[in-house]
Amino acid sequence: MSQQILIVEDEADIRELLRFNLEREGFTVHEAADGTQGLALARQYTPDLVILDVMLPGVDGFEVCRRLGAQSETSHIPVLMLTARGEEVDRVVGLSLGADDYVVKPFSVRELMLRVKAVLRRGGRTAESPVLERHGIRVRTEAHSAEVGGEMLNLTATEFRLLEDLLRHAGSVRTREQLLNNVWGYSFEGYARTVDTHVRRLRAKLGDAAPMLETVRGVGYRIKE
Amino acid sequence: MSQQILIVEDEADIRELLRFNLEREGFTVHEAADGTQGLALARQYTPDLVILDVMLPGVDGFEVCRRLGAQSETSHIPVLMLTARGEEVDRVVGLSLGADDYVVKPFSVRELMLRVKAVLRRGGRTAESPVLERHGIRVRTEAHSAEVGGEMLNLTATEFRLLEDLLRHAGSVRTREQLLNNVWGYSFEGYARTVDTHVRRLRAKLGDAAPMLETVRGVGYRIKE
DNA sequence: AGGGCATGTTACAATTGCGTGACGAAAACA
DNA sequence: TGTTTTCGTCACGCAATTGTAACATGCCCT
Repeated sequence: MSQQILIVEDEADIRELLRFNLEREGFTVHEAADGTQGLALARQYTPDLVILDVMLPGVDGFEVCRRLGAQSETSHIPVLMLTARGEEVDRVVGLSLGADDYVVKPFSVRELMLRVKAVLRRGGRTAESPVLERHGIRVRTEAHSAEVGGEMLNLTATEFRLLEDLLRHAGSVRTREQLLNNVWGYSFEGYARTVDTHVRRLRAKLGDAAPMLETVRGVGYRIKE
Repeated sequence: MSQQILIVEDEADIRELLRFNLEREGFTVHEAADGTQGLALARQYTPDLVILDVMLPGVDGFEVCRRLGAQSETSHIPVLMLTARGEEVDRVVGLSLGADDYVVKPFSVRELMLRVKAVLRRGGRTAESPVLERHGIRVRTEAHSAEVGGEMLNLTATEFRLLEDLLRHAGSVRTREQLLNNVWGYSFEGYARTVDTHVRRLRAKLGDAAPMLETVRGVGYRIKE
């Protein structure tokens, strides 16, 4: 039995794009054009993953996300959010409501496919709470919260995603380019040193744990192994 | 050897734009103005990536894409599709025929470059091992860290790349020419003995393992087999 | 043994890369 | 609407890195 994926997205061409690629990878695909229909299909098929656009007519993405979580207390359905740039708030709320990952539009098809597989691999139906921790820096992706040694950090959306990416690749150097792609998205047309500034702001908030975020001169940044 | 990219695009100014930017990034570029010519050049050069416009006179983009896939069953050539807005159908069909990503025209040059690199990184035919080791010298390319007998080395970016190259070709002699090309890049116009200086600096940091980095008089350097 | 090259060694100046603080614009919020 | 927060960019200064030159040493051949 192949794995089932539900797409909730109002733009037909994006639905098509996703369907073709997911089916090519061997998934069974269901489509919904709005939130209400999405919830209905989710109930009907209990898919292994829901790809969910934030901007939806009627019941919007994060409302769908919330109700998905409520409707099946026992079995958590992984959610991959699609969000346009500048929808930081939606994204944040979405993640705190149980989304497992998100991709910024316009996305690369390859990238999306990789994330789909990653989410399915790490969670599936028996998703453990994705908590990233290293050196007392703890990030709870679902709760969208970060703490250092028990002390809560007040991070902005960008800072959070930056920390999340670095922590997820702890021990490996992340180049500015990689960070720009993953944190800012492909369509970001900006200066690479923007990363530096955010690293600096992040360090300031990390307090004692700041030295764990190393600079690798001429390459990028990393969280110590 | 630099990576080769084939552009199949009928508009000359777009070809020029792409060529200029790709060559600046160190790629070797081939151009075709229509599908037939594109297929011919693909056969001739077996490029690492094809950038393919959907709208082409004669044999159109997705036909080219299909034939590309058919012609080389063994080695899949990554395809990046260029599609104008409103060509949604073409996009979908193209992707289902084996394209690896797409960019919507009018595209941002920066974004295109990022996607080119992303596609090449993933589908690269050079599946390089992430960990290189010889004689207790261990290099983790992803982490960008090097150690000798468990002891971390504090290498500069250039030293790291040098060690990586030597280690990757352990047992073979690397000429200064080769090292300059691989470590410094093709655009480096400098003195060959710059290599010597860096070898010395590297040796100093290698400590006990320094003798493993041999000089081959009149030829170059190598890591002992 | 000695000459001629190739490489090792050292020092230095120019360049590059990064941290830092400040600023204006845009977005979020009330 | 006005206020606050966040974001991206910039300019400056310091320090690490880098390429080169000049000199020293070692190797190979006759």
